[in-house]
Formats: sequence, structure tokens, C-alpha cells
Amino acid sequence: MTSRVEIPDNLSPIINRGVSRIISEEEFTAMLQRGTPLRLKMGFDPSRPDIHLGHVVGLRKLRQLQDLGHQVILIVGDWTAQIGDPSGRSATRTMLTHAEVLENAESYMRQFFKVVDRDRTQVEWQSQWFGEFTLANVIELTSRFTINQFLHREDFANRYSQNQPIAITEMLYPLMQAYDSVVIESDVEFGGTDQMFNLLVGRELQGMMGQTPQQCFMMPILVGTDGVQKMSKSLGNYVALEEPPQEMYGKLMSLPDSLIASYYEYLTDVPDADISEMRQAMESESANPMDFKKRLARYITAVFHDDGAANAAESHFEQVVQRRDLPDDMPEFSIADVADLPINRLLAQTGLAASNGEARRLITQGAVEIIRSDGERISVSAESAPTLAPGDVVRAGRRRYVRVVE
RNA sequence: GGAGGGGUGGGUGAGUGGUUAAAGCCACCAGACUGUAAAUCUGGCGCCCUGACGGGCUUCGCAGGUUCGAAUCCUGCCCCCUCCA
Repeated sequence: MTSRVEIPDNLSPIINRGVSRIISEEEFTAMLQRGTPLRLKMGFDPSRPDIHLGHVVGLRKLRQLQDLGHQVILIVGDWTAQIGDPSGRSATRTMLTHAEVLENAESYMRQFFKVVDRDRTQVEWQSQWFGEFTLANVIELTSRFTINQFLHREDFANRYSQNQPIAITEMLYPLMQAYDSVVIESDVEFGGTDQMFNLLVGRELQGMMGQTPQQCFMMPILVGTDGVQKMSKSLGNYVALEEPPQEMYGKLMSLPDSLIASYYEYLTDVPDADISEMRQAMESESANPMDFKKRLARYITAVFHDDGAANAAESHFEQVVQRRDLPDDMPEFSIADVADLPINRLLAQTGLAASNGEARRLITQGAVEIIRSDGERISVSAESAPTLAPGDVVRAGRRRYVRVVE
């Protein structure tokens, strides 16, 4: 294993772009200039294996540092996943089996390594050390901190003052995470700004145990496609890495214009200067935000698929969404199966509508039309539903199509 | 051990006997508009029948009960939370 590390002249792209806060920036900078590989810690909980663009901000940061020669230590939180995370309002407390954890971890890594360099990553499973943890160890660990310290953490403090529940195990989580840092002797730990407390506990614990305290590297929260809240799976405002190209492109096009610049900043290598130019152009309305958004959507789709897929996704968008032409591929149904159905049932049965009732609604709202093979468009109303022939396409709304075949 | 609060549609949350298929908000869907699947505006948003008017069915933690009538009252059960000790 080589230990050559590049020391860049300009640290700004590392410590400024896509960064929310570094504790401490001074120490971190010094570490970078030491010229030895740093151990960069990143943990994940395999009960939630889906990675979305919100996570990519941090993964890109890891990659950037890897490219300088630093080492990533990926911690699989299989221990915490197996005992089940008690936080959150969800009533179901997932108890993952070992097999599920393995499967999730595999899926996570498949996505993780789309951004992070596998060759400079060491994967460690938490169970390696927590598997043989005893009560004595737990007491030893917990005795180093006080409830008061933990209650100062923002979300605990808020919940406490609002009489919301705080599970004891939730107090244990930061400790376990901190202990991970000690075991792997991490130099820098990465997380979102919401992880600050946990990262700091790690830093403190390392100090107590005679190690050099890790630096805490916090990434900004990426706002989701709704333009308001943090991107997260449960809020449904996310773009997953495993999203098919068309979906990925389309979801990015549904971003509010106000988010365009920050997505460029956090998720692409487009130079800062170009981004500020775009910002200005949008502010002065000398350019159409849509063009920047299309470029962004193409860029990101290409990263997680490839140029071909990104271009295809863009053509599809232009064709189907902008020009409202027919898509190239759509589900097909045999004329024999649908010819005799009343139109609303046809919509429901072919999946164009979720129920007959919704089908009726779509019809009354003018969302349904039939496109003949010669291009003629016949809108469907409640009273008049044309007879279908092979080659006809039924459209319900902007994105749902079905073709009738022999 | 004791006291109290609560479980409502995808989410939040109002509703404490009929006018409630259940407010408002969010999400979602559609239409208009648009160089965007942005913004904005309008409409819709349990299931089934109907071109429509309208009708039927199911729903407010679960199971019973009271009542002409219950998300709303009573009984039992399950679950969640807070406080005191």
C-alpha cells in the first residue's frame, strides 16, 4: 500500500465547497498538509440501504480526499441495525435478521461505490467489536458521560422540553458511534450537520482514551425536490441513486428553480465561477432557468448511469413532457382484451388510473385522449368514447400512456 | 405503585350523538398557463354502480353494547406518551 499523499496548493475546494462546518478547520488543514494518509470515517445504518442525492454530497467529499491519497473506513452499523433503532415515530421497530443486514449492506455498498473509490476503502463491521461487548464494557463506556451533556444536544433538548419520548438506547447510539471512532482510530469523521453531536462525542471519547481527537467534517443538508425540507426518503422528496435514468432526470427537472445553484455546488464539479455566473443570469432573468436545470439533470444522470442514458432521458423529457409527443416505449395491451371495455374500466385495468372512480375523474377533467396511428388526437369525454383500433394510444395525463396492439 | 393525556383518511391535525366520507394544511393527481415534471391559478383526491342527477358499500386502535342514529356515549381489550413516586 503506497502512502503517498498529494498536498494541494489550494485547499479551498476541499474545505469550502460542499462543506457546512469543520471542527476544527485549523487542525484539519494541518492534517492535510502533513502528507500522510488520513483515515476518513463514514458510518451507515444498514436498516436503510437506499442512498439518495442528499448522501452524495458527503460521498463526493470522501472521493475528493481519496483522490489525494487518503483512506476511507466505511463502518457498517450492523450491530445497531440488528438491535433496531428506537427513534422516530414509526411504530414498527425493525429487527433485522443477519441475512437482511447482509443484503442491505451489499445494496448500500453497490451504491456507495458509484461515488467512492473502492480501492481506497476499508470496510469494517461494527459487530466485530460490539459482538463481544460485555455489560462491563457498556458501563465503562457510559460512565464517561453524563445525561446532562446529552440533554444539551439539540434534538434531545427539544424533545425533552416538549415532553417527547427519548429512549435510553438513543443515548447509547452516540456512544457506540463514538466508540467506533476509537476502534478504527479515525482521523476525520463525516456526517451531515445533524450529526454534529455524535461526531463530537467521538472526538471527545478519543481524547479520553489517549488518541488524537478526530476532526468532524459536516456536510450541508441538501434540500429535497419539494424545495423546502431536507432530502429524505420518508418525505418522498428524494432522488435515489438507483433511480432509472428517465426518473432521475425528470425528478431533477421538478426541482424548484431556487435550488439549481446549490445542486450544482454540492453535486457537480462545475467550477464556482460558472455557478455564480448562472446565479447572476437567473437573477437578472437573462437566461431561462430551465436550461441550467436541464444541464444539471443531464450531468447528474450521466454520473449515475452514463452519457447515453442521460441523453436518452433528456430526449424523452423533451419529447414527452415539453412537446407532449408520445414516448417511445409504453405498456401494450391487446385489442381483444380492451375493445369491449367502457373507457373508464379500460383506464383502470391498464393501470392508467388507480380505480374506476379515478378514471372517471380523469375523463371529466379532460386528461384522457386517444392518439390514432396517423397522429390524430381525439379527446375522450364521458359521453363520447371512440372505438379503439390496434395502433391507438391512450393517454391519461401527461405521463401515462398505453398502446393498443393486435 | 399513583395521576393524567392520547390512538382519526398517505402525513399532520380538527371534530365529542344527527347538517361528517369526516374541516384546514401538506403530499399526490388533473387542467390552465409556461421555453421547466419550477412558480402561479383552478379543480379533484375511500370503493362500487351511473353520461349525468343520484344511489349503494366500507372507514375514525380492536371487540362488544346503548341509541331511530355513534368517530363522537358505555364496557372490555390492545398500543403509545407524560408527570409524580
